[in-house]
Amino acid sequence: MPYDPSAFPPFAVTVDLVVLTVRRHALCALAVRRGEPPFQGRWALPGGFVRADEDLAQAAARELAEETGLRAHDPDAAAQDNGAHLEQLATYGDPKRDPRMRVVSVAHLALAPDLPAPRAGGDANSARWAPVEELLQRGGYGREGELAAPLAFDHAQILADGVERARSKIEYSSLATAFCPAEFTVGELRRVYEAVWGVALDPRNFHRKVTGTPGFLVPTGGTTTRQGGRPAQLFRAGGATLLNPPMLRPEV
Amino acid sequence: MPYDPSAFPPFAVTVDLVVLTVRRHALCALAVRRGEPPFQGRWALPGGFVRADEDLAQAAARELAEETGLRAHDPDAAAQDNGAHLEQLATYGDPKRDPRMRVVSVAHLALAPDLPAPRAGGDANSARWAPVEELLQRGGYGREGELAAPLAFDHAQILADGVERARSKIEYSSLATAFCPAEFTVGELRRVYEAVWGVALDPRNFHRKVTGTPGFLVPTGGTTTRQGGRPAQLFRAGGATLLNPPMLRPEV
DNA sequence: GTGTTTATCGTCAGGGAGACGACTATGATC
DNA sequence: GATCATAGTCGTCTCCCTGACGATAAACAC
Repeated sequence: MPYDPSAFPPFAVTVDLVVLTVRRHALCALAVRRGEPPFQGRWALPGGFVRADEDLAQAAARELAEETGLRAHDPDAAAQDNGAHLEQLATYGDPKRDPRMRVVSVAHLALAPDLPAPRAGGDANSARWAPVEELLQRGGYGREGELAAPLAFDHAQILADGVERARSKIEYSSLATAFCPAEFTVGELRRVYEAVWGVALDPRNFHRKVTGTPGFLVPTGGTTTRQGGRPAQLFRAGGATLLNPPMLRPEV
Repeated sequence: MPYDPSAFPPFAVTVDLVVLTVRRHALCALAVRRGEPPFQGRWALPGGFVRADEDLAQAAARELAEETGLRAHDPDAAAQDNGAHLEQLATYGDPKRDPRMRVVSVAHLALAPDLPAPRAGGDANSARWAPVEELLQRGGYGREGELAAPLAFDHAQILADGVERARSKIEYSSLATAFCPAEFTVGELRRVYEAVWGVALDPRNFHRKVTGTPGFLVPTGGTTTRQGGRPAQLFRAGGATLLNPPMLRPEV
């Protein structure tokens, strides 16, 4: 059977981004306000069409840079080069997920340290960091007291999947360091875990665990008191990517 | 900015399947021989175009049924209803992955019990179960002594990703039971782990672990001697999907 | 100096896993 | 039928990790 271009239906392919960070002790995601129908005025995940000559990862990295200014660093690259962690999350292709046409969206997950402020084309009102709880609760009230409408399209599902991926992945990998600046303290790393999991961890056991796992943390020699209290050692992320044994998420 | 259909390039979207099973103590994958260019005559993963009104999971389930006769059971459904486990794996969209046109492939992973024989349109010569080692080694010799050509397209990468997903997922989930028939013994389940991981496990510790994990196995009351030796208890898969603490894969 | 905050070290008990001995119940072989 | 090989199942022992939590250290605020 020869190649027949009419044998398959055409699709639009987009990348959508779940960009997570930890701000003020809460797990936050980047949301942009839609300026056009459908779902005009509603919040959505950042994203856009994949270009004709672009790989999926390239498209995701481009969108990430456009929305946040962050460079994505290669997953295989060495430690923290001030870029964000970027990985493919899942693909969503329900025939009715976009009322305009058949769109398949390849969602990606990005983890970034706390950033100054979103810059979405200069329009400060069209992009924001919002706590994921707020974005996922339906019909509740957001930070400014406005009724929190659900995210556009199936983006609430995508966000939920991204959050769950992040929550489980920091268990058995050193990925939590992607939420931290280049140098950080054990306490700062612990607060990342606490924010992502929404639990309180014992500082002493956490300290023992992370400093006792070879390759997880590398001391830089410096100290800081930016959290108040006794000065804490500064660390960089070590080369290890897999944690064995894993960091255990407390039950319930 | 109004909706402009010419604003995005058209893609073809396919699903490719990594169908894994355990045969003769080896992890095997389903491969089909390509009957047309490109890569004519080479082995490839089964797959096909997503139809215009089809969800991605539906398309994957349809392809799985066409190639193997297996019904995919819903991931949220209860235990072993004689269907195969099916989940989305990852999406591959390199612009050059298909020389004909821009194709994005949403790969899925299926785990099935040992099946009689592939039935690919009745042509026994065009589909087979092959050990994943054989399919992944490049330039080696296959079972019949023929030179094993690499899989078509980027299917070697997809297969490798699927195998790695399966290997890691049976660690912390009860998914290994998807490789077993509806009723199975502890020894049969152990041989699944051994085949997937390529290691030997201590039968006594394994028995203690799986029978001691609540919800993993449910005794049916029957016994069997189909493996020889002392009769073994028969079990069905329990309702538990997550194993906590996980089954530990021995380090190298 | 006193209190507060955060960091860091230590101790102790309990659970799980690896190593491995011992016993049991089949079929195969002599 | 005795013996052997094969699998399955139960126990024991030790080590390591974890959770719970006491104690000390070093900064800042007053």
